[in-house]
Amino acid sequence: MSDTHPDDPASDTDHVVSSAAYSPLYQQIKGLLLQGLDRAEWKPGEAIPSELELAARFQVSQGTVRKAIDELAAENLLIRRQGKGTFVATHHEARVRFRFLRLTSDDGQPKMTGSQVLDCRRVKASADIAHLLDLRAADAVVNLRRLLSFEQVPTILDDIWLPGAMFRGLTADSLARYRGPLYGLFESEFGVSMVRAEEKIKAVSASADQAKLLRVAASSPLLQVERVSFTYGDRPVEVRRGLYVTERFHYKNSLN
Amino acid sequence: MSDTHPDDPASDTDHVVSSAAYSPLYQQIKGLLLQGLDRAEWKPGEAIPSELELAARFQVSQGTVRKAIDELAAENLLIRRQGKGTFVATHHEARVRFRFLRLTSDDGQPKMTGSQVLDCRRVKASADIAHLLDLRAADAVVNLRRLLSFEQVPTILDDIWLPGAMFRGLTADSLARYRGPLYGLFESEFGVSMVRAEEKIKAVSASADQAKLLRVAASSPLLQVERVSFTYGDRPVEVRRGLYVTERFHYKNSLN
DNA sequence: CAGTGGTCTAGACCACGTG
DNA sequence: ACGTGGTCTAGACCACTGC
Repeated sequence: MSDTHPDDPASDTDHVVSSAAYSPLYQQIKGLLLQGLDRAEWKPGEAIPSELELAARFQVSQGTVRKAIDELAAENLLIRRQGKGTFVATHHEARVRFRFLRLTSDDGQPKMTGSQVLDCRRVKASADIAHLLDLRAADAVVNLRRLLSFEQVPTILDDIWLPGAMFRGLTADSLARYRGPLYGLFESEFGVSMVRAEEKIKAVSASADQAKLLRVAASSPLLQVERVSFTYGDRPVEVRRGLYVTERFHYKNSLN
Repeated sequence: MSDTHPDDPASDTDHVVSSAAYSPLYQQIKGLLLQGLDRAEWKPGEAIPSELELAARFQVSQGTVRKAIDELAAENLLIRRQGKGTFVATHHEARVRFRFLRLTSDDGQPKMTGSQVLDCRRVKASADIAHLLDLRAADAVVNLRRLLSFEQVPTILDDIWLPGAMFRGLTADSLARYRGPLYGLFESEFGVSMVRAEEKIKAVSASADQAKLLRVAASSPLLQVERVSFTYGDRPVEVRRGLYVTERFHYKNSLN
């Protein structure tokens, strides 16, 4: 970064970086901050150094650091709090819990949630799961199945795959003891921050098994949501296939 | 706005605006730009004045105008083009056509689309539609039904309601003659820019009628997408209930 | 070459949170 | 009172576009 930065802004017009692979200073700073986040230099929920401190460290102006942080804040990787500092986003805070869950009750009232783990075991990845997770076929993955309920009504049946290497001590037991969002657990127990996700949604008919678990009639229409979640650097770390009962709930989305 | 702006930035510390309803200068500029867009001072596809010109007009620095435009660009109301200017977003350009359509083919290939208008007539608004459109019950609305096909395969059945007062000469005839996205027509013929939308998605079973039109088996699972679209100032101007066949297509969404 | 948006800096002051 | 992020300004230079 320093090779594109004039040490004295008034003294040189002869740096020749422009043509090949030019990248603005603030993008380079953003990259450095991303590295810091990725290697957990600052952990979720913690504050990163102040803008002035970062500016001094990277030898740029506060404005440049500011712009880098602005972008990271827009992507929800950082959260700015006036008067307090800038914090690493976390899945633990009330404000952002279930940040990725778009299912909302039709009446708009928040509901009590409960999670029941049906199954959790280590298996060899199928070809399609391996591909989505950027693994080799037959690499170890953790397969987790669970049922989420709202006000005791079973509503979401999730089938989840995680890279085995990344989630070593994850067992049905450790899951049963944990309260709160799964992504919070991943964050604090395995140091994996879910940062972004892509979903593909279809309407499907419930199979007999699925209908039984979700307590709906066989071949009822269900929302099928296939999610791939990513950490820093767009590395995929979770595949999740969810089946949602949408009789009294809906998937909410905003288009811009 | 000028009453919160120090004419000479070094000369006054006595302006007393702070406490009551403080709003940053750039937000006020943003508001003024929004007004200009709303009253069609600059039309979709056209360029707005340059940053320096706007700065002079509003008596603020270029940086302040810049920040206002930045936000409008982030909301997709404006589009910046380096070296050319800043343009009002439009639904006509190839880049942003079907900006609000999230349905994608499973194989990722773009498909030929065709639209068939089934019905278009003026009716009294039902209570729920009137409520969603901020109208009085029984106000006039245009009700439009159509079938969208991809590669000749019927895939989306849309039922659309529009405020009657806003869409006077809209008829099945004028629709049949038009090629391109509906929102493009609304924009150029009726001066209504769709800027944002909210969708609620459920899985439902096809009724006999719906199944016939979409050429699927009766009670097949369908994606039901209820959309409310807004213009400038968050004024609702369209309600749309779509039924999507998701056998070879899916609804694509990104979570941040 | 002129005009547009894009980057970068430096410095002043404001609003907010905490001690 | 102090430190944090938030706003605002002024000015320089860079990158892209079109004449």
